[in-house]
Amino acid sequence: MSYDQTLHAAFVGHINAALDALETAGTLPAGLSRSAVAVEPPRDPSHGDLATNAAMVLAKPAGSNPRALAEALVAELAKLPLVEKASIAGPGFINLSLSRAAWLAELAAIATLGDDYGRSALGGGTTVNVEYVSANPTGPMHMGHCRGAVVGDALATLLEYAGHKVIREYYVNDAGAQVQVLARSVHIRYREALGETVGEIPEGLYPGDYLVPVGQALAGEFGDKYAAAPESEWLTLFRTRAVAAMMVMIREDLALLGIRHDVFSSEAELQASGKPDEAEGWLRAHDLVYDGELEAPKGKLLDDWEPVELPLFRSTKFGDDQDRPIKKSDGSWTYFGADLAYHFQKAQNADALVDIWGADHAGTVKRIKAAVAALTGAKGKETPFEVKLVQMVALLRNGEPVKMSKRSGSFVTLADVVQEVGKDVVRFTMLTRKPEAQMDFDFAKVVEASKDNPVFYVQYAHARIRSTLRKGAAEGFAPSEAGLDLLGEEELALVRHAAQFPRLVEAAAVAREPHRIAFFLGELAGAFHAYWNVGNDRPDKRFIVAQDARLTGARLFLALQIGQIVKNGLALLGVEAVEEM
RNA sequence: GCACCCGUAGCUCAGCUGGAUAGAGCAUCAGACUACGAAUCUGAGGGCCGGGCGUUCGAAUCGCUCCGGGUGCACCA
Repeated sequence: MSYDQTLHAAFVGHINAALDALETAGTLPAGLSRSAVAVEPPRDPSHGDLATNAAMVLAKPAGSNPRALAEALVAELAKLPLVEKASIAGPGFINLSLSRAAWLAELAAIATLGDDYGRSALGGGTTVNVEYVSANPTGPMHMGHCRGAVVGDALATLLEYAGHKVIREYYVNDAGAQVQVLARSVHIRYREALGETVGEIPEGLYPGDYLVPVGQALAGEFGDKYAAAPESEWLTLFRTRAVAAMMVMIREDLALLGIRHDVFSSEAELQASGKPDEAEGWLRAHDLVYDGELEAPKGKLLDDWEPVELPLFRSTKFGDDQDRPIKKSDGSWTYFGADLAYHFQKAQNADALVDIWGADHAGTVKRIKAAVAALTGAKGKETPFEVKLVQMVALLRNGEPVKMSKRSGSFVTLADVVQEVGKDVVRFTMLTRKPEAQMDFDFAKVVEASKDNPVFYVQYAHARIRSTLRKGAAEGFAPSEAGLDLLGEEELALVRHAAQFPRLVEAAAVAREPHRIAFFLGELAGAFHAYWNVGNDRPDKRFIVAQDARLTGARLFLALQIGQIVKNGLALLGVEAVEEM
């Protein structure tokens, strides 16, 4: 059995085959697009196990009416051995009730596929480049970077699981003004390391003492060679060394979250390689870059505003509000000018691009999308490109905002938070909200051991399952398929729930929304705990029924597979499935 | 002024590329609780899905418009 033959996938195939049969019979015109045909479980379980809107969607283009089409389709589908009942409901829904055997077979399929149950071939091996984090290399990671890091990483894993090749990429902004400031800040620490009294770090430079060791290393290597030298002699060197040191630190911080990128792309190298110049040349040749006057900023008055002529990219041609400069008046590249070339470079090695950005960069989405459309569209096929905006996280402690001061450099670092609450808690919590919604992160609440805390609740479900299996083993019971026929309606409901996982993976991957996995796990855990609680009052509903080895084996088998799904889902989120709490 | 995001139960949020009677947790109310892991459980009430118009067999979902909140608007990244 291969992973694309789960129950749901099989029925998508069955319904397509039924439609083919109708085409052959002449009931349905050939060649209609089936992209709108959905196969999904009905919201109301009393309607059956699966429903399809095929008749409603195809009736119009077929020039038929939904009812007639549905009847023909039902006649086909009723022939399937696993279909117990096929009926027409409402405006033309087709509801299918599947036999017990279908769900028991699916339960067995989970066991067979194990970690691969849910894996999909949907992506068809196409390559998606996911760029995330890309924090400025000017200091350690702080909580402002955390959500994008987790969302990007979980998305990358999800896309892999859904059949894509994934490139996890980090763009190192090592060419702009920020890293020059970094270099100057390091120079002060360098002089300090040489014994000079530097006093307070001047306003506008980075005061954090994480730069102290960088200064010390430079002092050790170069002595006082650059202590009194003019900036032009040391700036590039110090910048390079400082950025390298910062990147080591950032990688360590990311590793704490279990994040590792495949590719780190340097903006400085990109510029040195002439890529932005190439892009500019091409764009000029196609009249997409011209020398023009920058519009005055709207909505706020600037005293020192002066009209200036700059090379502008015609982003308005692609839906932006105004044309954007690709170079500054001193001739150097703007961030956008380089970024545009960078995205073109990424597009050459991938079939689709995804960027994860902080919401504070929302204003620049249009221009970069315009640039990708311009640069990749000219070759006939525009590279699909999405920017996912991640909203800021408010840090709280028992409901009180955690104070942070940027000026003093006292921000809450990612490392501190991971150390306090743990990697799994940070990762899961960041995925319990859709990314574009703001969220609170309360140190007290995220570690709470209660039902209100989804992190705990999901892990507890897994731990409880493992614990039950251990207990069963201690009493001489092992999971077994032998007695699966003994499972009742409540147990099958659990199987139906868990069996949604493959479908959910695909939907989440297509939507690029890993948080859906987290919500699914919360619901599955809830269903499991609810089933468990039935056993509190009714010993015959417990997993371990000492006097009935066959039933116990079957129940433990069920538990084992539910645990497998929880584990698979957690793996997508990068969260460990624990054996005990 | 413009752009983007958000607006769903008292609160925090889901709602699966438009589907059948809009869901969950918390809070509230009424009950249960000597335990395979009670790190609780069962049930109830609670909604013009911000308003309006439109597209559609069908709208919380798509389009237009208004209202309300957030964010961003030179060569900064």
